[in-house]
Amino acid sequence: MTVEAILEATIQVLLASGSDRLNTTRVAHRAGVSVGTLYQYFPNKQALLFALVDRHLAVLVEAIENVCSENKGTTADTMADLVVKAWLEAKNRQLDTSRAVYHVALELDTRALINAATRRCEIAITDMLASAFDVTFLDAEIVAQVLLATIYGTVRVFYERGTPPETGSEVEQQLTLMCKSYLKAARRPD
Amino acid sequence: MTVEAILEATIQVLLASGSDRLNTTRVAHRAGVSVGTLYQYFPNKQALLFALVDRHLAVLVEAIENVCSENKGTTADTMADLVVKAWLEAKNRQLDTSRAVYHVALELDTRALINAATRRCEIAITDMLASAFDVTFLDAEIVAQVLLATIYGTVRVFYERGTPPETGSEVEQQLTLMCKSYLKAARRPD
Amino acid sequence: MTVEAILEATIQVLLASGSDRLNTTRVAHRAGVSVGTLYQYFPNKQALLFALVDRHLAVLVEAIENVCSENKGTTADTMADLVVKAWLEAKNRQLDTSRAVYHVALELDTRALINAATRRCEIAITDMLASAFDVTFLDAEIVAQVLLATIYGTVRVFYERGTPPETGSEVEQQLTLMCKSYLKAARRPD
Amino acid sequence: MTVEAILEATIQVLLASGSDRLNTTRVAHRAGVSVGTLYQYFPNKQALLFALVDRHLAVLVEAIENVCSENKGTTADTMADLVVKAWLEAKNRQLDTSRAVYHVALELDTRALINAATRRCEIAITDMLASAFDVTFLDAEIVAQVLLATIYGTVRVFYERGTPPETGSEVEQQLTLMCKSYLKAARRPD
DNA sequence: GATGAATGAGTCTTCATTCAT
DNA sequence: TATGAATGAAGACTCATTCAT
Repeated sequence: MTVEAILEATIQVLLASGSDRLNTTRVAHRAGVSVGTLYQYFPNKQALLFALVDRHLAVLVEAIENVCSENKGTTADTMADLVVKAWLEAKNRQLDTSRAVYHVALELDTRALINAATRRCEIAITDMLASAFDVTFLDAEIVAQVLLATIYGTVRVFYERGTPPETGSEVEQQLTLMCKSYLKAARRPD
Repeated sequence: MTVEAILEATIQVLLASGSDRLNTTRVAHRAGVSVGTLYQYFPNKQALLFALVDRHLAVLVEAIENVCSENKGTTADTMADLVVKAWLEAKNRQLDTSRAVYHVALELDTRALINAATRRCEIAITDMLASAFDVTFLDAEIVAQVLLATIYGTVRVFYERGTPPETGSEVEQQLTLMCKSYLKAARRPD
Repeated sequence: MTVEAILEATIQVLLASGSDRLNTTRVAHRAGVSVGTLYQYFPNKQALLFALVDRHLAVLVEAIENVCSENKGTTADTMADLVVKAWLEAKNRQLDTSRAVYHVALELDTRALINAATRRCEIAITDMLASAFDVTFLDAEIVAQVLLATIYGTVRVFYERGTPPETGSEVEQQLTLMCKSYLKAARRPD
Repeated sequence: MTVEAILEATIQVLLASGSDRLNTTRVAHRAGVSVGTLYQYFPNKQALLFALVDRHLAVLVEAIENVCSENKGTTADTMADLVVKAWLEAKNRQLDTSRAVYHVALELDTRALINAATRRCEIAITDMLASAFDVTFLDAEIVAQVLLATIYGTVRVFYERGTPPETGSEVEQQLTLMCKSYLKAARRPD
């Protein structure tokens, strides 16, 4: 579809030329359409980036929501394990997009999108944590929030550094370790 | 000094108008000088942003290097505690800059700066960790790297959300808890 | 009919959005047809506006021609009275069109239309004036020309001001007074 | 001055190419400057046209205000005579501008300008009429309003027709005749 | 006839940078 | 050194028009 081609072209231009070289003409050209066509599907440049980020976040949120709903009642260790894994997998499944999105100037409007996505993830994680078989948390909410921020923030650092952590990588192991130990440490004292 | 005024003006413009409204004329005007003068101190716009980020990173690196060199031979707990504290303190000491810098499109050239700063911090942390009184690490290097990425990445998430974590805040406590438990978990098994 | 719907839509768009927001797509959409269809009835945008102005002028010309032919041989007073009345009535009978047409950029090509319409009106008025029962004019032609210009120009001023003069309004009375007294003053001295 | 050159260039472009060919690049080029320079003096294209119309109206208003204040206490005939003369003279003194301005799409914002200018003229004329030596008016206000609308509207018609009435022309004589007779007819009956 | 997606030339506007004073 | 007017390339966006279905 044309919309798909344009979004894909946006990613390609972003990766090939960087965000400062990203202009609607170039994107349209790369997508094999004219600028006019691009503007028939996206009201403005911002909306294009918006759609890109939105699509990217949707995959991540879905991954987290799925893994969380499927693993209620398991142990904290399992949860930490699987959330990290799911996040990295979802990122790597859309590797190009992931890298491209970091190039995008994350402006005001994008923040709203990110906040919404973040919120959904936090809720999913909170629910899962609250159902843990082996531990209970005084404030599952805050633990989920920090956990997500850690995974999100840390992974991003490596992506920005140009070294996206692969599945099974040393970084994944360490990150998993960090999350596991945090959950253990954050549990309500017996 | 003029340079100082210009950098300060850049921050103000960034905070007041956002990165897309940032242009040299506006910065110069806000700094109370002419564009020509700005270009007498900075060869181009990029250099201006460069200097801003550089200054910001320098404070952070120095804070980390200081706290690390001053706390060699202490316990892992102390180290985690103090590194998190030092980071947040350094960020908050330059709160405006911290927030402004996130508005700047972090492009290619900035990456070099960040990598250099990151490297220095990693080395400092690695050295400190290696000197820990109570634990030893199989690979202090990777632990330092992940620790730093976590602190850097997590704190940034909260900054971007518009809620920079204050000293003594719940987030700081949780982040500290995370780092402490990670160091404990990452130590070489006896 | 489709043509009618399109012309009507043009007026609506003009009144609702102004001439700078007038584009063929919007007109077609408002008319409930596709752009393609619009272009099946009008070779280009210019022709559309052309038709609109033409239709509007036709009503005015007809009104003037009718009133003039029907009132040959009457007095100058009656003539002035009825011409002003006919003009305002014809304008108000197509109030929306009248207002919309002023929004249209009256360009070169429209001038030809207006000149033609003007000419026909002038001839009609000249003929009527020449047949006046009570007065004779040295140059009925020029008197007709000035009379028409006055009515046309003055009424337009009030339309543009957003206050189209209604039938029986103060402005109509004054305008009639003006025309009557002019005809009296312009007559050949006995 | 640069501003002057740009305004002059705008008129030239308007006269040479019409309002639909009027674009900022062309104006700047004709003025012998770059587009950037144009935008250093006018925030946008609208403002440029605004300034043009404003300047044009100012001359007209001033002419009317002067002639009115200088001829208080004279006869209605003199007043009609001189107001028409002053208007035509002011128009012809800026002949090119007068013709160019008619090419400009007179949009919403321009209306405010015109209304303001109209108001000032109406007040000046009202004051003069009220001071007439030989006649008194029941409602000098409305008479002034209609008188101005007539002069303004009628003259415009001839300008648009491409035949701006020169001083001493047949049209001027007829228009003067019309105004004189109107003032006589509109006076309070003895 | 009707449709409406696609086109791309043309416009406005911004802004980093220069240079004469 | 400081100034700030001038530059013009570059980018976002519009819209009349076409044409394959």
